[in-house]
Amino acid sequence: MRASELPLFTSKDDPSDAQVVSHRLLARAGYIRKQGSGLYAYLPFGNIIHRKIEQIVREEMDRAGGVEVTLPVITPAELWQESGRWDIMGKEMMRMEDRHGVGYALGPTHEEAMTDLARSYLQSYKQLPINFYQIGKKYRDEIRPRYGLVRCREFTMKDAYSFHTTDESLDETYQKMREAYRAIFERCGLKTIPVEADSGNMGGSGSEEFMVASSIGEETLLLCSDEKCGYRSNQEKTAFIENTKRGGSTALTDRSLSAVEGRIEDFDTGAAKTIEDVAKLTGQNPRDFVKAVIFEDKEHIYLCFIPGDRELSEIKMKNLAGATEYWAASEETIKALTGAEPGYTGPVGLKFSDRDVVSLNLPTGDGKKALRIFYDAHLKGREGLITGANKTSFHKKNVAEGRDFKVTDGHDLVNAHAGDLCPQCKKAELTETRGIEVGHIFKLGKKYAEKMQVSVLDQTGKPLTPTMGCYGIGVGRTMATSVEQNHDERGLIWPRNLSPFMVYLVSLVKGETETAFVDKLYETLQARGISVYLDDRDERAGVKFNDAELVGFPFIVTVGKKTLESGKIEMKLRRTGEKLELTEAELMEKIL
RNA sequence: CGGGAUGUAGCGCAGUGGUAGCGCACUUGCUUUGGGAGCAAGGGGUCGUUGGUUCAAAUCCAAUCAUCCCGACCA
Repeated sequence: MRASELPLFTSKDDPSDAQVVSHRLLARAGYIRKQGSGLYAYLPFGNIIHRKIEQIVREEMDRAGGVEVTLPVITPAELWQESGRWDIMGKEMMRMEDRHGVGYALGPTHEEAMTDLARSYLQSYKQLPINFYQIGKKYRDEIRPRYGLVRCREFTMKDAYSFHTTDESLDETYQKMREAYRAIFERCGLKTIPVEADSGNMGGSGSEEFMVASSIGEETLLLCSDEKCGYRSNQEKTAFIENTKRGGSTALTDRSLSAVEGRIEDFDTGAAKTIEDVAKLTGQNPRDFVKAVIFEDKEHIYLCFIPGDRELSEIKMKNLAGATEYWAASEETIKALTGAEPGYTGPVGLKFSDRDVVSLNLPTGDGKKALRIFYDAHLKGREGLITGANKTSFHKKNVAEGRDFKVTDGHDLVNAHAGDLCPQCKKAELTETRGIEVGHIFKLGKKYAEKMQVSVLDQTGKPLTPTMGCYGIGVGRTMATSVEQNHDERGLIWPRNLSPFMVYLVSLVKGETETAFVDKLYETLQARGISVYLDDRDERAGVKFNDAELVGFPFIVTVGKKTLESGKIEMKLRRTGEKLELTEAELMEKIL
């Protein structure tokens, strides 16, 4: 292509709202343009890259036995109601009605739609396993679109859904998808870290995310420092094992409760509510506190007690409680629950027990919410604790678990961090890094197949509910993360497999014979299967060189008066900046 | 939805009450031509929207919309 046919959309200034390098460079180099919050137009070069990523995904999915289909973006509410997600998906799902008042959603994901397709088609175990996939637009009304293509409200996703008669068969496809994903990201020139993940509201068991390490990553990953162990997981999922070498343990390991010293007593802490403040007051370690974290939803109050030096994992809490839309408890709720101002909640002397109904003075509804109390298992056996006294301005000290309150079924409720023990080898410490999720594979199980009544006949003629897997890749996000990993101060640096063109041909010549030389080189390169972008604009050399570096194709070839005289063609490697003077034959060889 | 900020020409920005400006980009001409050229002449804005205060509003006030940043969602 020539610049006269396929124009550049480069700009000298960064858009004022671009925060991250991928957004800044993609916008400045004319690959994308924002049209609204989380909504992006793909300009010609951006469109080519998007298509190339799609093609790589398609090839690897086909190789792994996937079957491509295309589902409507607009999904009937009926299907969501059938699975029970019409309510669960909440505000994130863009909803609409047609002229008859029938409800629809712009598909944020397609489990329901694909399961519906599958049930109409699947009759027999002989048709299984099958792995349907599509590459199409998804819509999510994100709370906060961010970071350009990393977090959009409209984005292209490859989503695949597999159906199986047995867990073994699901596992086989799951492993195939794992391999396909590795191949896809490798071809895209991305270094990914596969990690164990939480399966969110998709339901199901096994789940792995493909992460790209990046400082703008919105995920925290925990990696075992022992490479032989190789444990890697998303913090949402990482089981917390305290490293006793680091924190002094007060756990009752060798002693019985009768040996616990010190009487429990209230003491006045005045305005000091936070653990930090009270710790300063008493000189005790935050670890010796019990932290209370309180959430509520429409029907419940969730009261969680955790070690004072840790933060609650909302994901773990959510999974445990089964809450979908919840929020931090209001001051009124906390007062009704504890009889005290917020900041003084503790497990001892609480008026309510787990599953009690708490009466609240609410403007709507009957004002009653069921209380759920959860304890973090790490509180088990601790003594000498400081807790809220459920009395404004007072805390309790010398609190002992087992004597003053009891952790019945304890749960893992807190986030693991760097320095904690690896849950797999239980020896090495964990390290932390930030990551962007570019792909995710799940074992979904039978949740959707059951709710939507998918059934095939097995060998004996009995109905069987298939088990499912689902596998997603964000196409635009893959593009953005590739830029995050491949750029310099001058602009983009595309890996060969993604670059819109292999060669940026800078023509600095005028005159018929000279132009003919450039045209011939342009033709020759293309005849050898090398894609070339010929900058034939009437611009000065500096403008062309700068644009060539900004748009970031792997090879920048320059033809000017000097090179014509010497018979040597100048080539610059975009990634290294290395400059070469080559004959035409050497040039071809170098590029191919 | 809570907290903070911004909205003025295609892009980046200045403009604290007296009828709107700079740089880049764009158009035309001349010169220049291997790292974002120079000179000259041009075109382009109901200052996000609505209402208010005022003799007078981009500027002050109110509402509203949009965008961005910090916290809760996910590819």
